[in-house]
Parts: sequence; structure tokens; C-alpha cells
Amino acid sequence: MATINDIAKLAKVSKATVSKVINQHPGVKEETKKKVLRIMKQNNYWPNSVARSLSTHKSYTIGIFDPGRLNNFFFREVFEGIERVCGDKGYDILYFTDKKWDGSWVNFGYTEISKNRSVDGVIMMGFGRVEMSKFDALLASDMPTVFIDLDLVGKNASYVTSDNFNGAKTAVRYLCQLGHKKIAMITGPNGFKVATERFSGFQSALDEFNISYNPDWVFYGQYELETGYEAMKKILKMREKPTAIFAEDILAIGAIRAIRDHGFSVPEDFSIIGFDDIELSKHYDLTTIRQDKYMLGVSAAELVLKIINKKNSAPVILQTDLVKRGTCRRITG
Amino acid sequence: MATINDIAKLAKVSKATVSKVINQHPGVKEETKKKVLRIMKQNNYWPNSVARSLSTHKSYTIGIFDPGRLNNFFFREVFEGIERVCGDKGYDILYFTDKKWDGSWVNFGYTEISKNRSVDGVIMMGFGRVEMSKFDALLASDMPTVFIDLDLVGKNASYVTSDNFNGAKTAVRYLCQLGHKKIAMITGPNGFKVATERFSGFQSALDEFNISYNPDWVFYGQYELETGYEAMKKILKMREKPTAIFAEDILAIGAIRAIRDHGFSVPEDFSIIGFDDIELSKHYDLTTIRQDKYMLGVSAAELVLKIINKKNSAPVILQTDLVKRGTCRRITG
DNA sequence: CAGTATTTAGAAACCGGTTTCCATTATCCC
DNA sequence: GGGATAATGGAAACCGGTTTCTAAATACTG
Repeated sequence: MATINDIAKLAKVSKATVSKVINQHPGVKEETKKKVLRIMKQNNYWPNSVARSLSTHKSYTIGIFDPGRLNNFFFREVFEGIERVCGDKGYDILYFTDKKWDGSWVNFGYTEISKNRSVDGVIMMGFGRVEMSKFDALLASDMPTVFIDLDLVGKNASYVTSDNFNGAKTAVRYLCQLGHKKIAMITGPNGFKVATERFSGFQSALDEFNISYNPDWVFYGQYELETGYEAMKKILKMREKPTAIFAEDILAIGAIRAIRDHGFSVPEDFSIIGFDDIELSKHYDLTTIRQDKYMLGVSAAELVLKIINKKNSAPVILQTDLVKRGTCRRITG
Repeated sequence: MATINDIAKLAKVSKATVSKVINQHPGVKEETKKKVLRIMKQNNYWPNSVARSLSTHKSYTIGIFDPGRLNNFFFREVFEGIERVCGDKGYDILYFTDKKWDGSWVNFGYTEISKNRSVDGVIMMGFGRVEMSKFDALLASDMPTVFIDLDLVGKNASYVTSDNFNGAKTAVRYLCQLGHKKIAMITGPNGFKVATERFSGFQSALDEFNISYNPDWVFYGQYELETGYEAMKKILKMREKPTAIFAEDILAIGAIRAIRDHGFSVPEDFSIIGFDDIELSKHYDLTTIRQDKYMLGVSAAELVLKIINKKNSAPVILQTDLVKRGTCRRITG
């Protein structure tokens, strides 16, 4: 492949001049610029990214850290949103893999890893609220950073998330409006930001309707179908049972399966409302709160590009929608 | 961050020596090596990847092209397999986005794009059998390349795929063994390699059981639920109906939904067998042929690393499994 | 037309590494 | 102890760009 030196020779100018033409710097006569451009075109020349990165410390690359492996149901859509925006702006995506370092001494955190590759910014996704100190250096650094679903900010760091609180509140309010007074909640790991916020929304809606909340009807677990299934099994054994259940989609689906497996049905015996609107939910006709996952990715990418370009970096909170399908019914009394 | 020059100064040696230590080249006295290593450790130094790439033309990075956006149900798992292997070997993943070039003149194909970023190899996924000439340059180049589900080979190119022919054959044979003689097939776009192979497997199994195949019972379309749904609707209107249907999972699920929506049931009225074993299939209790998507990713990554290391590059064909669930039944007569 | 201001182009240093090749030093042998 | 040989370390070139700074060429004054 042609290099800048080849082009310089062919155009009988110095590489400095070629570089100026490439980068549209002033101080090159129109005539020479034309000549250089012609030669570049003839040779299908484009400056080498790596060399460019070395001298500019920029790379037209956005890094992604995703060590927790963002929930399968989410990943693809979020990634697609990121990809769309990055592509449109000419950026590629560097996905940092979990490496097992060869017992080498280096103690590289996210900042060092990112700088070592000269990425222009990073998107952090799939992190829980664990070991927050791991982010200190990154937050303090000048590396443009956007967290997905983790409300961390810094000089050059911000975040995007769905409005989990209001989304959950809408869900539970909807159940209340349908006449439900006994509402259970099954949710994710206790420390997770999203789970915490949704739980607050749950409580807030109940308050609004003057319903006291029963701690026995709140279950925590992993974001796995089994968690919902097991929690529901417990509910089914209770003397006093709730009439409705609020749970993230995959947990809600687990609950539905437990209900059916035990000879009951939805929504006749229990109303169920989910959160997320994952692909699967349609197949269970699950009424749920929709998060726009694609938009989450789009927003994250746009935000990191803004930070890179020194524009405003206010966090982005995406609104959610209530998607009414068939798992909730009105009850009386 | 410390550079090689800093280390050289601190250790009172030349950067050439530091470089030799880093790369474990011979010709450095044990004593100096120890000293240099100590200084490196003290300064948490690790050589800059970009600079390294520039001089070695290697980057410890695998590129991925995925313009067709590999089927949602596949992408995540395949990607995870790739990621696992790359991570274990110290490679990161560069995901090339679809860029809209700024009307610039450059006419860069996959080869140029890859070389421009100095990736060590590329994995091509989500491509159909369209415009094969786009791959000519890449196949002829020295860029280590692995195609997923596209049987292209070259000096430094190979591929991984599932054994679609035998997988399909197993599926249809299973139906035949259950007594079915009237079998329909719904499949993907006509030009796609995987669709073609599966169709051959379908035919081959029928031959084996001396069953003539009815062209009216073969449907092509996109890999979308609706395709299966619509095809099944047509089947339901036929005077002579098949008793069993073979279709890729998402199409099979579409068919199941159509069957149910029209008041029939599975497997009582129709036996259905799928192909892929996507996440959704469990939820429909779909009997299907399982492709190991994670392993597809693992194999692709391992293969590209082999090519990079000048080891053998024979294509990898993964075997499939019959997963018996509840959508097929034995019929008599 | 000489003197000054402005364009324009290029030389050189730099980004942070690797690698070749040569000079020095240490080791070996008789 | 001197000469040959092997081990060691560094200078310099290179990878392919960007950027600064200065020199040369051109244009503008009066």
C-alpha cells in the first residue's frame, strides 16, 4: 500500500505538504493541493491509521469494556446502536477482551488499557455497582467515558440509562389502577443500580395508592428465568398470595412458567407485568415496560462523541413506555 | 504514562536494550535484564500498542466484519466464543463499522481497511453468497481470514461452519423414522449457502426413505418469524397438506404460531422440527437441530490464530445435535 | 525598483516503539 | 600476556504519519 512518502515523491513535494493536504491545513497553494489530491486518488492512498494514532494520540476508535457480558437480551441491540452512530461518524469499535495476563507485572486499569491503544473514548457496559473504586482513576482521567446503567460522572465521564424509577412506578401504578392491592416484586441482585431504582419506583407507586408493602413479597436473585420461577413457587405456597407481580421480563417469564406448571393461569389467577421488553416477551404476550435498548446504544455513542469534542456531557435518561399486552387484568374488590 | 525512553534513562541503558528485554531477545546480560525489569515494574510500564504496531505491523488485534449484522439470535453467542479465545491469547477485537465515507475518493476493500489498522487477522461473519467478487482481493492477500458460514478458502483464508447438510438430513430422517411421508420445508433466502445446504440435506433424507419430494411444499423467504407464519398459512389452505414441517427455528416458530392461530395444534396436527436451537426454541418446546454457536465463534477465532501462526488452516465443520423436545410425534399409516 | 509583508514549501523533530549492525568489553586459549 | 572469539550494549535507521519553524518565493508598497 502506498505511503505518504510515495505520494510525496510522485507529486514532487515533501511529505509535510502531503500531510497538510490530507488534513486540510491552510498554507498550501490551490494548484499544489490539486496535484497532490490527484496523485493520492490515482494511488488509492489513505493515511495509515496506526501511524496517525501514534503522532496524534487519536485513533477514530471507541473502546468498549463489557466484562460482565451485558445481559444477552440487551447486548446485541445496544451494540447495534453504538455501531450505527460510530459508523456514521467514521469511528471503529475496539472491544477490549478480558485477558488473562501472562502473570506479567503490569497493573493496568481501564485508563491505562485505553490509553495504551489510544482510543478516543470508552463506553463501559454491563457493570454492576461493585467495586466502584475500580473506576476512580478512569473518572479522574481525561479519557472520555460513558457508562451505561451506572450513574457515574467525572470531568470527562457521564452516563446514559433508562428512567428505571419512573418506569417501575408506571408499571406498578398500572397494576394499582387495575384494582390490584396485593403486589409482589421479583428483582435482580440487591446491589445493582437498576434493581434498586426499580424497587424505589415500586414503593413510590404503592405509596401513591396508599398501599402498604409486604416485605415477604419482595424477592431478589440473578437475572435468570429460574429466579422468577423459584420465587413464584414460593408465592404459590403462601397462605396470603399477591394478585399481581412486577418483575424484570426474564423473571416475569419464569414466574409465568411456574404459574402454568402449577395449574394456574395468567392473567386469570395472577396479573404479571414485566420490565425491559426483551425479544422473548412478545412470545409470552407479556405486558411490560419497554426500554429502548437500541437508543441506549445510540445515546451512549453520541454522548461519548460529544465529550470527545468538548461539548456538553450531561447524562442522558431515556424514558420508558408501557406496552400493554395480555398478562394483566382488572380485578374487583 | 512512562515510555521506553523514560525507562531507558532510569535504567541507564539505551532504549534498544529495553526493547530487547521486553521482547525477550537474547544478547542481554542477566544482570542488566533484571535491572531493566525492575525499573519497568516500578513504573508500571508496558509498551505502547500503537507504537508497537507501527513498527511491527502487528497489533494483537483481530478484526471483525459483520455488515449483514449476523442474525440476532446468533451474534451474541458467536461473538462470545470469539471473545473468549481472543482474550485468552491476549488479543482485542476491532469491530469494523459500516462507514459512510465522506464522499472521499478512497476505494478501500476489506484488505485495505484491515491493513490500514494493522489487524493481525479478520473474521468475516454475516455474509450471504452475494457479490463474491468482493472477497477476491482479501482471499488473494496475505491477511489471515476466516469466514463463518461461507466456504471460501485462499492462501491465508479458511472457514468454519456447521454441517448443515447432515444436520438437515438428520432432522428429516428423524421425521421419516416417526412415520412421516409428507414433509414440507420452509427455509431462508435462496442464494444463501446455509439454506442451500440444508435443502440438499432435506432432499437426501427423503431419497433415503424413497419419498418423492413435493416442490409445492418448499418455501423460501427471509429469516423472520413472519416468513414461517405466512408459509404455514399457505400450507393450511392446501387440499393435500404435509404432516410435518422442517424449518429453521425462527421460521418453525412462525409456523407454530400460525398453526395455533388457526385452531390446530402441535404436534397433534403437524409435527415441526427446527434448525439452530436458538434461545427462543426452548420456550416453544421445539424439537430441533442444535448448532453450537459459541463453538462456531471459538473455532473461528482459533482458526484465525492458527493461520496467523502459520499453522494448518483446514476448514472446520462442526457437527450438530438432534435436540428432542415436544413438537414431533409418531404417526401411523 | 528596492524594501517589506505575505504566501508557500520543506527540513527536521517528534510520536514510541523495533531491529540491524557495529563497537566495545569480557572471556577463552595457548 | 596477547590474540582470537564470544557476549553485550548502543547508535542509527526505520515504521508512517503530524507539526513546528524557517527559508525561499511571491506580492505589495510607495
